[in-house]
Amino acid sequence: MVKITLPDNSVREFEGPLSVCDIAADISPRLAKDALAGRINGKLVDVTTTIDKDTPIEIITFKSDPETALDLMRHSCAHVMAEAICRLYPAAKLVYGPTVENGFYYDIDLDEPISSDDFEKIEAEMANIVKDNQPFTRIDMPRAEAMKKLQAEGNRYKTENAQRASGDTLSFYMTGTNGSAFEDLCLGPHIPATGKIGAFKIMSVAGAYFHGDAKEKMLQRVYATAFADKKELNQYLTQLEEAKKRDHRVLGKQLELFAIDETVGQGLILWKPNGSVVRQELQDFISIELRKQGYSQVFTPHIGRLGLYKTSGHFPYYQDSQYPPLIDSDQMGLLAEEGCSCAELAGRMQEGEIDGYLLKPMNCPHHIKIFASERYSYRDLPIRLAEFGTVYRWEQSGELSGMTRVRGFTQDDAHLFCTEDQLADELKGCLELVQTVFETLGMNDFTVRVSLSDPESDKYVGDPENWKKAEQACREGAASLGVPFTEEIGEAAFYGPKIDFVVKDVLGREWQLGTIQVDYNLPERFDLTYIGADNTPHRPVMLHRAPFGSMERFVGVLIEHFAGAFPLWLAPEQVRVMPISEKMNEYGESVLKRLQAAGLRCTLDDADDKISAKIKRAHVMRLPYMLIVGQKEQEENTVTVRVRGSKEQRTMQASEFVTAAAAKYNVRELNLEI
RNA sequence: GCCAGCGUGGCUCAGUGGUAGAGCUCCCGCCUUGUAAGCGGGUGGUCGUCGGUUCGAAUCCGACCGCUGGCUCCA
Repeated sequence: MVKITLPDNSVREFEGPLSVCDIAADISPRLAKDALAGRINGKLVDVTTTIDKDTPIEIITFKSDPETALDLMRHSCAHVMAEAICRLYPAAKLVYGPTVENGFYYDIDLDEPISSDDFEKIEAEMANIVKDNQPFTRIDMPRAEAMKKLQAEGNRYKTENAQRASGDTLSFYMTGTNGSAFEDLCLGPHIPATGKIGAFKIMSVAGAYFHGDAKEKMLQRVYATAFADKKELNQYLTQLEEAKKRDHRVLGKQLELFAIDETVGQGLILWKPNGSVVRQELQDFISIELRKQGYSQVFTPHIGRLGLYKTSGHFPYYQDSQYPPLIDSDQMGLLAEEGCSCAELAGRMQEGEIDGYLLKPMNCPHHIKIFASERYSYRDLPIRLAEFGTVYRWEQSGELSGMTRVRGFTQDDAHLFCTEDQLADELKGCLELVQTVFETLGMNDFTVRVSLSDPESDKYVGDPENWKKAEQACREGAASLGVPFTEEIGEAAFYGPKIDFVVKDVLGREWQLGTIQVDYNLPERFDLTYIGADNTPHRPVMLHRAPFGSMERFVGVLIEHFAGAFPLWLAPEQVRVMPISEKMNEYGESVLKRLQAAGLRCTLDDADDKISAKIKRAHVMRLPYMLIVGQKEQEENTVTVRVRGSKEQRTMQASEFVTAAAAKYNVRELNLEI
């Protein structure tokens, strides 16, 4: 019998065995979970239990309430995995084993490396534990007693975990019965017994620092997942396989979009002709929007003198994430004669004794200097300077990933210089631009993050009052979007807070794309002014914004978003003309010429192949339109159109198709109906 | 950068110490084609690099380079 006292002091009794659903019939599933965990609304509730020793208190079947129960089952499975690993590797010290999206992991301190070859035997041991159907039992212990016990066991990680936990009581969960029992410090709750665990699979093992601190010891993190049954597990695994096929690195090769060559360098993207079409179309699209919003296009060099970055604050403080400075060859020769060491050189550059150039890690200083090159009145503001600016950053090798994390990338950057009064309107304009981008591309699945400074950290520069104003502007801007947003402490840029737009890739990893940043700092550092109505100099406020973020990352994410099947306006090749036989090549050529004249990107597949082979090839390349031309079409001056994603086709006048396709190209539509 | 795994023709991969393989691509020829790969032939690889062990290394060991998954980081 489980007796639960609810916050309103009413008492509910339940006969075991019962499930979340049983409880949820009376109260909510969430409440049921919390009740079983001994907590409701943060307050302890009275969970009285057990008619006899064999009836565990927490009886939940995962099938009743999929979301909550699956999570519970996975967490219980984490305990089972931990137990299995401890049996197989007695030296293993358990650290922490939470559930995550799609599964769970357990961090383990063990010198002997666990490899994927070991998964099978761990799974076999887990299967034994599941088969034994061992009950989970909660043991509540007064804090002092629990700490004593943990210290005696000598696992520093568990002791530290316990120290972090709040409350007078600490709970342990025991799997199995005394004698063969496995025990772990845990908040709970758990499923009643291991037998309720469905299908599970160990997915991978990776290194992870204790407490996420790079100075701490690296632990082994074993990732696994569990589902109600084998069928659901297999479904998930299949889904994962499918997702991998949409990976932009896979499609990048298949669709000939981009390449990375180690002799060129890690994290440096070579845009192939097909990828370049996508990029160019996106740039054109943004450029048109910028003209509408009153931006001015500028161009600036890829390097700048060290002094520029000393003023901005990037040198020497962000040296680790930049390529080392360039030095001119005359100076290099002199230094060589002097026998100057690298360490000396670095020091002398910092001191300003030796000049050098930095590959620009961002475009702001250059744009600031364009603003500073003229004397502006308040009447001239806002000034909006836009550039597709290529920047270089020295990302750690292990962080590089396809197009989404690279060392050289082009931001669709702009800097807006305005008065404080204009800030809210300018911010709104930037937000609208980002929304236009997402809407045009049908990307509805993004999250908004307001990135704030961390008062504890010293990496943020500038006046706290200005930070307050800037952060408030970001909050209000984000709120005006009408979509939920989160506030993240410590995610701000060193010069100001941001509104970031974040999307997930096919493997569930989050990437920041668009960003809008409010900056009171750099105008200060560069002593920027405009002349106010009172005929005295005033400090402008700066906005940094990039609706795509970077062309590389954005296109990488976009490839996955469309699974390579770009809408017509972005498709590298839009139409392919496919004659049935060699005899129709001439007619095909004439159709091709008309498509080309209409400005469409098209080719003729005049290979000596059957039409089915030509269709297969075009299909693999995700061609929006295939135009099949044979005897019949030639005679009637028509084309048979096969639209991507459909096996149906329709025959129409060639001129009709050309006009319709060209019109569609111009409006940047997502659908291919014609 | 850290932990683990991986690295074989342009691509996808097989090959566990004994003469480097397959399919696709590509080239040549045949077929002249009506809706997701027609047939035959051919080119192409000092098995990431360097070193070691061995009579003998794609295969075992080490270092380095690169990639993948995580961690850390991301102005």
